[in-house]
Amino acid sequence: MDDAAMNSRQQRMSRATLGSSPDASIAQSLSRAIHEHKLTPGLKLGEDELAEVYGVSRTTIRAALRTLAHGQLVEVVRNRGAFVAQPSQKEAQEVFEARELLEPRTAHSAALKAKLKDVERLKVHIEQEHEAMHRGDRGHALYLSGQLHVEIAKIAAQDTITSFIQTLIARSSLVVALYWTRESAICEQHAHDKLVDAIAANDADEAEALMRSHLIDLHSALDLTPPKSAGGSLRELLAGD
Amino acid sequence: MDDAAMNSRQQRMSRATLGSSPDASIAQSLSRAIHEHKLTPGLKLGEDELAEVYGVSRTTIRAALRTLAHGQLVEVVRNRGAFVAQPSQKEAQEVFEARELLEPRTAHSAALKAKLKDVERLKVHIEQEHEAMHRGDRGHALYLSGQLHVEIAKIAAQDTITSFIQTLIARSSLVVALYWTRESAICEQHAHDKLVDAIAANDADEAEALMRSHLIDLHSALDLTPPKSAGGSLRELLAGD
DNA sequence: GCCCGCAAGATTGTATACAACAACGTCTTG
DNA sequence: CAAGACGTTGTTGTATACAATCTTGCGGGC
Repeated sequence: MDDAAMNSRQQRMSRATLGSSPDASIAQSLSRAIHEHKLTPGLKLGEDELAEVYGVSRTTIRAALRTLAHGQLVEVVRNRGAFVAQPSQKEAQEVFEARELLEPRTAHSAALKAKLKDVERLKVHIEQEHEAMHRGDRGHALYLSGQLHVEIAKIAAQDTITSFIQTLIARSSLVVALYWTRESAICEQHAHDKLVDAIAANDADEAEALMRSHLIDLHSALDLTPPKSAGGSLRELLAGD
Repeated sequence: MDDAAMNSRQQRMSRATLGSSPDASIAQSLSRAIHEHKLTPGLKLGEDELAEVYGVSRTTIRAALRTLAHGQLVEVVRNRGAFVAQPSQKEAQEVFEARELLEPRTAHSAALKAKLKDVERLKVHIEQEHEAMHRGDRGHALYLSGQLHVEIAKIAAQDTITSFIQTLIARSSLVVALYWTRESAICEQHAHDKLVDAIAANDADEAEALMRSHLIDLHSALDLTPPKSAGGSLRELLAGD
């Protein structure tokens, strides 16, 4: 049963994403799984286990985990292992503050630079997002929803800031997993539609305003006030007894 | 001569920076060397060589190089190795645009939150910077000069943005190494002095304005206009024949 | 009965060994 | 003599083996 399971697993993903660098492919695979909430915050990512799943050695897994750790998607504790990160309320707050600082400005710039080809890609993206939503694949819809923001940043052609936004989107996914209170995410759909329309029309000011209000809306849907425990902070909760 | 050299080297740095994680210490050591322009852009960082210098195995070196690669201080090419990064003019431009977006706002926030203790640390920092400059240790002065910006960001207590700024400062060091045109950096000294004074006085608007003009001043001291070749673009130059 | 210490198991950290790839020089050939 | 093919050498990529550390369950002592 060992070899059969391993082979099928190894075949299943192999190197779907990139032709080179197995560790990069694995990092991306894990990153996506976290984005889609298949791997939830706090989950332990054992090296041996992952090595068996992906059919590579621990060396490769460690490289992938380290990559993710630098992007703050996983937290590695020395001699303890790697866990899917659990941003605190404070960190969650900071992530959205940073987004509110960077993204409206980026949307503005993107609206100015957007070519037809760019707009087409955005619309395809939204289409896939809608489809995933209707299909009931909430995880994938969530992933695409975040990626739309990255795609907009890419249009602005500021690679440095784009990479920052990419990091923030990734962390946002964890924040949503931990602190999201709203039942449905349909509200976002319309926001994204209007945003892309503004970019398509090269209306920079409108795009900036829409992005800002969209982010504020998302931010307000988070429950960041109570210091609720999320698995590892029992000590703090019981400290008052 | 082998063992003697290796031992002395191993002893010399051992783990001066952090008590744990040899790879983190090595990454920091290399990062600092790059900041101080001891390692210049384009330099090859051979794994075996570094392993011997630090007295560890290639495994550890690879982890450190990967960390630096993620911070964009080194570029790793598959099957070719790691090199100190050589940001293009476009990337250099972007780095400073990003700094001009993030840092003034951060300085504003820092000025509002600065406690006496924080200001003290900044002043010590500046003192060291002046001292290094007078001692003629331009590399160390440069390093401290960048770190002052990081320290200011830390006061603003926005860890997410602070880490972005840290990345930008690191890349700025490479940009300066490649495109700096001004002979002396003394002009910065006064800018830093005034900036810290404004923060000490909790004058947020003044701090923000000073930071903005300081960055513009730095930016203007770079030679980013000519598309001069830096080693690998011969093909482009000869494409017109 | 509860708590502290200790040993066994499991997991991560590091080093070493082998495999794969790229760069370079040499040799052959047109 | 120039251009291309091939073997050599050195470097990186990956896997495996061993060492160090943490966790966990058990037993003795207070």
